Amino acid sequence: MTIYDISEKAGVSIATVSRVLNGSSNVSEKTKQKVLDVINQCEYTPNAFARGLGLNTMKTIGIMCADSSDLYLAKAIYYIEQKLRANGYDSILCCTGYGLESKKSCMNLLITKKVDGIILVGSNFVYDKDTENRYILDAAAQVPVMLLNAALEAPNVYSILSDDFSSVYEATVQLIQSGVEDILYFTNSTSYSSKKKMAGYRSAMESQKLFRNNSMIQFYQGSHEDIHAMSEHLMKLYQKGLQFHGIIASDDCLAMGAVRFALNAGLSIPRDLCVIGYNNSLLVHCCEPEMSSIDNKLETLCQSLILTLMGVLGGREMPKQTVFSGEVVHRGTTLASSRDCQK
Amino acid sequence: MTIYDISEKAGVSIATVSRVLNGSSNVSEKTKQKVLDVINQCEYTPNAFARGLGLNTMKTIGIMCADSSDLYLAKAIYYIEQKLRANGYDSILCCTGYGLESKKSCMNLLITKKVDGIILVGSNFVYDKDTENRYILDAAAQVPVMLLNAALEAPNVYSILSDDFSSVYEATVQLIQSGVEDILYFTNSTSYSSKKKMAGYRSAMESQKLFRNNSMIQFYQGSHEDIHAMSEHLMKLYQKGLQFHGIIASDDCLAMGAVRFALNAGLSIPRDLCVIGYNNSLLVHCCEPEMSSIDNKLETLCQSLILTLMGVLGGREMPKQTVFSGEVVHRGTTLASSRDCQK
DNA sequence: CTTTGTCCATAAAACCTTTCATTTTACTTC
DNA sequence: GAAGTAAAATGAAAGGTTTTATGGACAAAG
Repeated sequence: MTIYDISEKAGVSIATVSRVLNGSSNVSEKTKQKVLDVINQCEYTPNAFARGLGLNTMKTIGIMCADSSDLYLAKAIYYIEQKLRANGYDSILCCTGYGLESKKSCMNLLITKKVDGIILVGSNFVYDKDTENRYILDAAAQVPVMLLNAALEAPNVYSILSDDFSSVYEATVQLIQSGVEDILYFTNSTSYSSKKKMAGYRSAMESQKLFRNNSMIQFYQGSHEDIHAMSEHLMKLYQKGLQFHGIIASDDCLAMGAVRFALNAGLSIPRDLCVIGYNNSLLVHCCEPEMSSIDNKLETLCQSLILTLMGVLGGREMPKQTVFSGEVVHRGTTLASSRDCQK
Repeated sequence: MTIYDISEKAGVSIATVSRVLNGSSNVSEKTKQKVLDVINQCEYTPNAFARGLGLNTMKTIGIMCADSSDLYLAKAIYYIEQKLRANGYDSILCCTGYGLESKKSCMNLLITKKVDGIILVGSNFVYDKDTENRYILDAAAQVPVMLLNAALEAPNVYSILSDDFSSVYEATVQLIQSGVEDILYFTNSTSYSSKKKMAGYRSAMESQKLFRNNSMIQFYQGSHEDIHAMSEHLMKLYQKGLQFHGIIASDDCLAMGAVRFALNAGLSIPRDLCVIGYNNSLLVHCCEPEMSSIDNKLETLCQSLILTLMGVLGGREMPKQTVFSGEVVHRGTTLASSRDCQK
């Protein structure tokens, strides 16, 4: 069943049918109805491939993320997919893993598939060296590239991110003000946003002359979900005699590792140890006491990202970088002043 | 840059170029090399839309799931996407939500986009009434439909699932054998697999003459992630005087609600209350003691699903239904006999 | 030297839609 | 009634690939 069949049955030309299906300008109401009737009756749907060929688009956006099963990334993907579809686009998902080569190949795949834009979900797509970001620029030469939680200045690349530096800075200062001075930063990543977070921590500590040495920044290198290993990492430090009464983690899961460490070490939270996570995810409700965490307004970010993308695709001028501020949400794992106490 | 340009530059016909790019049968080695050289040199990539039009496929699979941010579904999507791409397919993701209408419209969208197959991730796509499953049959008339964690007997529909009935039956029996007799079943869903799980629980309880009445099966109706509300649900029962010393939940998150309830009620786990979750997700490591849970071998299921789908697409005869058995993993929230103790 | 068969390259058709330039129709106005 | 204009409808080309039927070249065999 092609547009020819329809045009024949309706007694009009294919051009008319096409115009009924699309812009429908310059077609009389009578003809339009007749054509629509035939289309409904025959249950005709235009061939998407031919349509793509004619229009040079299939209204598809490529979504890349390292690991769609990650709690935070999964939520981002959910928001993005929903909002894309609400705008008439749908999305090809590519889970790239964390290696550069695999990212490149996914990128090429999406370009080859002729997507209208590419969204990089998560900060681990932007590297330090310009040469390693080459693949993003190459892609951006073809289609707009959107970065969520990362920033890169380049033509046709748009960055939407939360102000991780300030959020962590603020969280650190609040922790200090609550009386905790030896605060560890606990991370497992050197991604763009991780570095910003870390800088926020360090800056806050240094501003209060509390940053002693680099051992206060702890890198965990194991599996992303292995809470035991995270806990063990901290336990080793503790047993070596490193002093700390606060931990700011780059991620709720790591913070959960810290909570577990406290349990294993017999430390009471928040009396002996305060913990602040990041992302304000489901996990914050899963421990006792409940976890303080930084909320970076993921849905707002995604909303803004889609808005920007739609603007760009519509040919409008759009801001190259959009930054939102986050919020420190205090719960049971910190000694929050009463005014900050939130559920 | 089209296939014409390449053919001209290489001094061959377009058909030859096409054959080099695809089957490459009946092309002399010399010609092949020459064509490949030109292609590389010009950085030519075939136009995907034209290719789709010619071949009537773009090697794309539609993935539908209610909520890709759900811990379990997100993992499933991750596995599926990875394995699809390893097989040369990529995937369009649609998050449908839990309503029937939205599922239908996503389904139509995918069909219109001419995907080669559709994967329904999660058991909530199959309904009780045949009329409500109509949309699946309609889709299956066009492309193969794969069900993960659900079953439906219909032409061109393939079901891959774990034996939820037996897993829960076994878990229940084990709990009973450990000395816990008043066991609640806690669920938030009436999906296909939820019903199977519930039936497993009920059958086990009845076989031991321990099923007293329907209040032992508790439906939680709130948000999927609201652990507090889940806990509250149980608290109300407890305060009403309902007796229970074990809870089997249809989901780790609900089980987490049960753990929190125990905390709030001052009950000690596992002494006063035993809890078994489902999915063996990240959450099991997030509470103290760690949560016993049922592992339904998600990766195995996904692997098998892709294998089956690839078989079907390759025109081979494939089993309409594939069932794997799950495993009860005992941790701290149950009084496991020592032999069952696992990490 | 001719014939037969194999291997490979070629031209043309098929896939289906969009869109531009053009023609036809309908309507208004003098 | 003719001319001019705006709206509606049409025809044909373009978009780029795959594939089939056809034809040509070359090698081996008679």
